[in-house]
Amino acid sequence: MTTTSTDDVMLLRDRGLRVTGARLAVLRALDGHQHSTADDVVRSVRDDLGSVSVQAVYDCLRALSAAGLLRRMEPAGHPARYERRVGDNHHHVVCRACGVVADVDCTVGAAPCLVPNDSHGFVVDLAEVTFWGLCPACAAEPAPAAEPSSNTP
Amino acid sequence: MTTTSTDDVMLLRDRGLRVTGARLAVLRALDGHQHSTADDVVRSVRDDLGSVSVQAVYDCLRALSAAGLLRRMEPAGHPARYERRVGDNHHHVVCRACGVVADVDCTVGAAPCLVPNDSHGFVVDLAEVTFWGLCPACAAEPAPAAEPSSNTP
DNA sequence: GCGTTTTCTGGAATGATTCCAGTAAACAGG
DNA sequence: CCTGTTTACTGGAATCATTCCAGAAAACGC
Repeated sequence: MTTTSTDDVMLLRDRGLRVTGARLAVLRALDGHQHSTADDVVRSVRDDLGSVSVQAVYDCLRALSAAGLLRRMEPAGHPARYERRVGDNHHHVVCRACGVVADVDCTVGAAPCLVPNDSHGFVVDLAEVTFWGLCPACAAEPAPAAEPSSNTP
Repeated sequence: MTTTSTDDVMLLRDRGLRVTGARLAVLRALDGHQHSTADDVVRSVRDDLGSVSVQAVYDCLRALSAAGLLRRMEPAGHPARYERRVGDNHHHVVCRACGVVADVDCTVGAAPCLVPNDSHGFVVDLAEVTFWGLCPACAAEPAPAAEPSSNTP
């Protein structure tokens, strides 16, 4: 089992959340792997604690996201992904081919698009920017079947 | 049945797509209702043609989106929505409470965030901006019915 | 410790979307 | 106009991420 960060315990207490093994393990899992899916987290936590129910993980992810300790992002057509980097204005690049996600710091200063011109009377509280494209690996390979042909055309 | 636009027929031909009743009806359905879900479209097309299979509609939506005649957007936690407004750089506001979607023209000129600072070697081809908040109706009402009024610690 | 409250377990359910095999319709060519 | 090939549509079943449910187990306040 991985080292338990005392900070995480305090972080949970601060938000009025109970400190449970599952929650600490979920936080630990996301320390290691950025942008993990719920399924990834389930596997990590099982490696860590031995066993957890899928629902416990979903519960944790929901509670931690609601408390602002995690950020949840859901690229169209892909399962949701979770990350510990919260509270800053950063965005994401998603690979159309393999679904991999990476962080992107905002181009235009702090929160450029947060005040849209015409928001139709909506009370806007968040601007979410997602870039779509191909990750370096997928951009290099012609076929997605992962065939390392060592030719440079 | 609604008026068949000759333009739609030409639009389909231009992209090398077969002209079918279902496809025309889907295009017509989206003329009337912006940001419709697949389910909305099924209902519209059934009102229009009498009957369609759900899969026919999904097929049409996919073919038309792939051909660039429709744009598909998928707000996290909500079913996908389709619109005919394509080819321009416009974004969306989504209501957290009722899921309603509205168009937003880009604040910063044409395509502000399309060239992120550090894209980790990704070949980016699209920047998608989604604003989250409350629509005028939901912002006015305190609690619709049984909604998560969440925080009272 | 003890009781109350919240969380975890396991199983079943949901909702959007896709897969599949067969039938029907669309277009090209004669 | 008729025919063949290609592509789309039908209906039903399947999939996948996520949620709902009821009971058992753990967490925290006293």
